[in-house]
Amino acid sequence: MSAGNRKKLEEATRYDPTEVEARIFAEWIAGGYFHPEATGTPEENFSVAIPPPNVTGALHMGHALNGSMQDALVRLNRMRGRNSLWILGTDHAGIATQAVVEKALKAEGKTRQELGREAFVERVWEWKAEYGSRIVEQYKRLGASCDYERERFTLDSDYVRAVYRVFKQLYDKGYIYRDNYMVNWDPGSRSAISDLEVENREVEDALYSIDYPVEGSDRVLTVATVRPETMLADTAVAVHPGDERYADLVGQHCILPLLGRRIPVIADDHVDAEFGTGALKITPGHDVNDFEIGRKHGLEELTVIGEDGRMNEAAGEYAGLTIAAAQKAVVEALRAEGRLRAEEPYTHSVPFSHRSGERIEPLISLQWFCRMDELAAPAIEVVERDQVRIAPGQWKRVYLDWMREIRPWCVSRQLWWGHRIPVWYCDPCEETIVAEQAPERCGRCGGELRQEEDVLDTWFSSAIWPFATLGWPDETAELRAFYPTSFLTTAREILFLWVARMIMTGIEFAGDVPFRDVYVHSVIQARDGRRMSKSLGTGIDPLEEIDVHGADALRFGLLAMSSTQDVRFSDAKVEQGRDLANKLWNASRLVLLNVADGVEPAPRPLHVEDRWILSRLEKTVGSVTAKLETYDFAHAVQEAYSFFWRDLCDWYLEIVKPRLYEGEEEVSATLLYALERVLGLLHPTMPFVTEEIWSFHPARQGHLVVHPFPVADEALYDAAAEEDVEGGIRLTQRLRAWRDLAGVPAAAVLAATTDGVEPPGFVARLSRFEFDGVGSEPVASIGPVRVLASEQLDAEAVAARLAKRREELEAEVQRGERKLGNEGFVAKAPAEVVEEERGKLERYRSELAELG
RNA sequence: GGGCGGUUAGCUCAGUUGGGAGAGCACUUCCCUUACAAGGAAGGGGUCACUGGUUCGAGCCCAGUACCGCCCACCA
Repeated sequence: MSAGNRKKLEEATRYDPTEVEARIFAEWIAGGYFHPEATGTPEENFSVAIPPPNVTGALHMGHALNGSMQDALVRLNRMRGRNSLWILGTDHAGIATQAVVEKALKAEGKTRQELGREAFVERVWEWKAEYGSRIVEQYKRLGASCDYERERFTLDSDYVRAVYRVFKQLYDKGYIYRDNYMVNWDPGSRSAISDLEVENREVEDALYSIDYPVEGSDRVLTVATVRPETMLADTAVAVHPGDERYADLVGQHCILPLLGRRIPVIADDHVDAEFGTGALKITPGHDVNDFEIGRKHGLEELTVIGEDGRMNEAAGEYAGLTIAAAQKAVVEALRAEGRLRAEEPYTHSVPFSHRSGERIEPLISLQWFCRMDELAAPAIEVVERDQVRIAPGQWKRVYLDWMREIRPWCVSRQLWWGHRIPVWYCDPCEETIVAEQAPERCGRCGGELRQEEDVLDTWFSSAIWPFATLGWPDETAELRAFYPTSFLTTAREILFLWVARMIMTGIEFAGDVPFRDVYVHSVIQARDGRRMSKSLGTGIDPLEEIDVHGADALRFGLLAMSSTQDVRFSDAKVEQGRDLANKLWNASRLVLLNVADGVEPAPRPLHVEDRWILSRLEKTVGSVTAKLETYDFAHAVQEAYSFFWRDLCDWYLEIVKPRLYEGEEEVSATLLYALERVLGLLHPTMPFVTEEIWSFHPARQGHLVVHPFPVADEALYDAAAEEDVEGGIRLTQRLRAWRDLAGVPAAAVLAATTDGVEPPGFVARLSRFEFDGVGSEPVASIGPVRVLASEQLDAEAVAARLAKRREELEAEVQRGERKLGNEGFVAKAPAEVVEEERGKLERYRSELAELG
């Protein structure tokens, strides 16, 4: 080791991530390790497509967890020598980004309408150029080994080409169509949104009962509604076909209060005769169910609420009012007419826009839709057949259940920022042209063309992410080398929005599933168990955690706390990671500063403890690797932690210190070997600290990031050594505990003998005993050790200690006797279990006998 | 309304095929022993939500109950 390195190691008694991380990351980038060549086959290679974060986004805990998992597997496979590509990019995030820029405009006192479409979109691009790389920089802070040279954006020109190709092909197949249909209208973003972007919330409303007089009779039909203002668009009253109370009224007409319009009484199964009066007002223009019923019965579809969320012309005297004001006015008018029978509080769930947070207004609107049945069928099949494996298992069922009931997807959005739908209209001859590139003129009449104003749902473009990022529709080297990707980690909230759609488009357009494995990870909640959310103020900033504790600490912590169920964010786990990084650093200092010069790392066991640590090391390598491969990250990192801290540091290093200080070559070689393997094993999860320590390792040739990942060497497994050393450890612990309870001063060395069975050599030193038998009468037995009386022993304390031990043993003997006295147990339990129980009882009895 | 998951130490969570309840943090006592005080040693602490059942034996399997959380859903 160079003098400079030696000095650095000697002086730094703590690991300081702040200085290390930026420097190491720059070395990785400079080495080009994250930018694989597009050679080989997908089977030989390893690839992962990052769930593209929003360009407007900042790294949140979900990204950090997701990224830690993906990076662990990408790094593991890269170290195994596989061509490993982690595709990086960002999503244009239509509504979110448009909202951010509109807000900025508002601060300048402008609106997008004033700017006009072209200037506005230009403005969004400027915004993107300035702020859009923020989240990519934040992924670097995490240590994510993405290919930063292949960064993609869903509005890149090549990507747009892929989106248009997909749209056109789906249109040509007849899957994509335009229709007047009921959509979820979001008055906040002034756009339609898909079913998946709607969230239902419990809301307390008033339920109004309104009398609709029956034409030519003095009877009334009383209907219940939470939206009295929509009665202006009522076109029928429905009752259940089997409802005898109203059977004679079906086919007759009601007179709509306030307006005096004649509306028919119809019968439909959808009506629940048990609810309220069993009569339902039908408003096809403003209610999803009523819309369906209306279409079934051929009812007129009236619209009284506009896209601006206000009453429109058709609302007559109510035109221009907000919905709330109109509701109030309608209720007052009904009351005045004596038609309002009741008003009672009513709690029910109401759709809200996931994006703008505003209450959804169901409206009939001319939109583009994509039929899903044909696309879904093969996507169901591949999951049923485990050609795409979804883990944990319950999510496979959730996926299948949803896919089997999939409904048409509204893909158009009334926004400016996004993929403008590649459809052109010719107004004179009413021709509609769908094309991948803008046509010059109308092919039929040669007239001027006008492009569709709407853009596509953001998820339409992310649905093709795994292959569009690799260059599709061109046949690129990247596609050949890296598609299908190897696996996908995701939060369950985008299982339908994104994962399902990628599977459908992958099969349809790229000829194969987009990934073989989907791992649905848990959700990290806020410390108090609430959802982590910006709006609730419950978010925890991963970058702050990195600033304070280091990226490795956060990564370890997140992996350690993740499991199959949702968990609360645990500061303690991040601190555990921080402590582990520090412990790695310090244990490495001990080894690197004290090993004999010129020794090559190699297993060179001399004593039983060497065989023990090598056996434990190799088994840990095998077990941790298996856990990483099966996405059991939490147990993987905790097992590595436990081996390193407990076995290697607490015991092995303490046992071999004297040999190390003497400059023994064998132990030096063994320690360098163990260190090299531990660094490799932990690198996928804690890349920075392991790379930094590796830079001081005498065997270093190149960076750890491409160092071969350790493979468990079964030849070093040694059950006998494990048993011997673990026996010695237990004995040491018992001796120490005895000393503690007997009040022996910590520094005192006690005299003792052993009863023939010599414990491993380290026991005496680590427990501060001398087993040379010099002393007087034995005063206590601890396993094979007879403690001899000496002036350092307080007779009373020893007696008290012995009494306590006797009590413990008597309880154990009783327990054993009770169990073995149970005839059922002896007769039916497996023989080995019974044998084990007998052995234990035997040992307790003999120890008790020794105590007298 | 349907489905899924949870209830284990003070806190956050593990617990493989049913055979003496674990980790990290926190707590108590001792130790600044030249890798690390972000450390070391030794401890205390649990009717595994509740009620039944199966079994020689249940945190684990079965049935039910109570709370908590999530997802899906077109009953006004």
